[in-house]
Amino acid sequence: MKFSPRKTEILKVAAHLFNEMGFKAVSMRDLASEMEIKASSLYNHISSKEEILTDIILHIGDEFTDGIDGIIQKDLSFVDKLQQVIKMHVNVVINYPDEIGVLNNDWKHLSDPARTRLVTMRSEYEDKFRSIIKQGIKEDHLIDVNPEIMLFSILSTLRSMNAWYLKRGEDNIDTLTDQVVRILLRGVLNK
Amino acid sequence: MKFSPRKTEILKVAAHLFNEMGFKAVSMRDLASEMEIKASSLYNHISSKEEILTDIILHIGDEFTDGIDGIIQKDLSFVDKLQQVIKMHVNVVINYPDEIGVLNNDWKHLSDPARTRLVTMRSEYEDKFRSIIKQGIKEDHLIDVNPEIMLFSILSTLRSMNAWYLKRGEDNIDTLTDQVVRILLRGVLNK
DNA sequence: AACCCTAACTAACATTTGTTAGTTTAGTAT
DNA sequence: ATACTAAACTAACAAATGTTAGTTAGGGTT
Repeated sequence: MKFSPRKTEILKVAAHLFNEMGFKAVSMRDLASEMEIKASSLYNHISSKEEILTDIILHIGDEFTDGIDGIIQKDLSFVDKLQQVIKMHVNVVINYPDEIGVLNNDWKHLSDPARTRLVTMRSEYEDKFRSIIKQGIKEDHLIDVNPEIMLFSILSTLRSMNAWYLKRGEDNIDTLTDQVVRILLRGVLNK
Repeated sequence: MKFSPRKTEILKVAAHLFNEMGFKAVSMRDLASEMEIKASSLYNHISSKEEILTDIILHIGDEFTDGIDGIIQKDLSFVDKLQQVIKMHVNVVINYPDEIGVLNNDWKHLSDPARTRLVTMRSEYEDKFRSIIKQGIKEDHLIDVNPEIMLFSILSTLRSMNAWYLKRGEDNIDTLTDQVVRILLRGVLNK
């Protein structure tokens, strides 16, 4: 277990509040009140407000890193590889929607050992994603558009799925995933 | 002129700081110091910190509303209409990257007359966009995917272009726009 | 010269903030 | 019974926050 059970609860509630109001807008008293304890009691489990933010964000970073590494090392055709990476990303976003919101909006409030770590993880993730895309273009599986723009377009859709998911409720996650994959890969125009 | 020249300067600097650090993380003293005046002097031009946020965000809301309305009332083929709406959206995002960042991340901190106004504007914008998409599906110009998901995918790419643009610099805005339109409409797979 | 307006200033305010120190309580292991 | 630990509490702190009141300096208009 990475964190004590009580700390895990705190991180969960904090992620929810941070996602709704923003890290800076949530006071330790707000968080404590949601946990039905006093603010100072939180410090039996965490050592600072920022540690909460750090733990929430870096945990998500690990999910993405482990996820993409697991897929890359398998021996897959290009299309399968791209599809699996997209599906993995969707899964993480759907499993941790609040945490993804915090990562998206509040990573700027990390300070330095953690911030650099996060930025590095994100760069490496993008590098791996970009490699796959470049391979696809080279092998003629993908249209010849600037890979940066293609990467950006796919990632921005994936990254903001959490907000959309939280707003619309569950429906059917598998068809959701399939349709997103279909739109991202095949586009929207009927040809 | 909607705002006095001095107030316009303040809004510009504020948008920049808010986008970099988040609304709640920027104090009136931070903003004043960036303007090279004292915090209290700001109140000769604005009446509260929140008014700054409101003015920044609602102005952008107007840009989108006016933009899409101007296109809808023209008599265009479906593909032209969709293309023009996307290009209009890209233009706003590129012209006001900081303000878009503030809209994306800090609209939650609006309070009530303004917040409802913004939410309404955004809903109406999405409704108009969705109508176009539904028409496209009906007339077989678009593939038959859940229009909600299609709308979401297109809008999330468009909405986060500001961050990407700020990070990568200008390059060529027209080819950028064209490539984004191409990816959004035609997808990425080579067929 | 008298007036007004704009836009800056200094000084102070009441609140809210993250955090610490020291204490208490309840449950578990010895 | 005793000791230990986890997890809560009360009380307080210094710092930072948004905002207000009152004042001052300069330029244009009457």
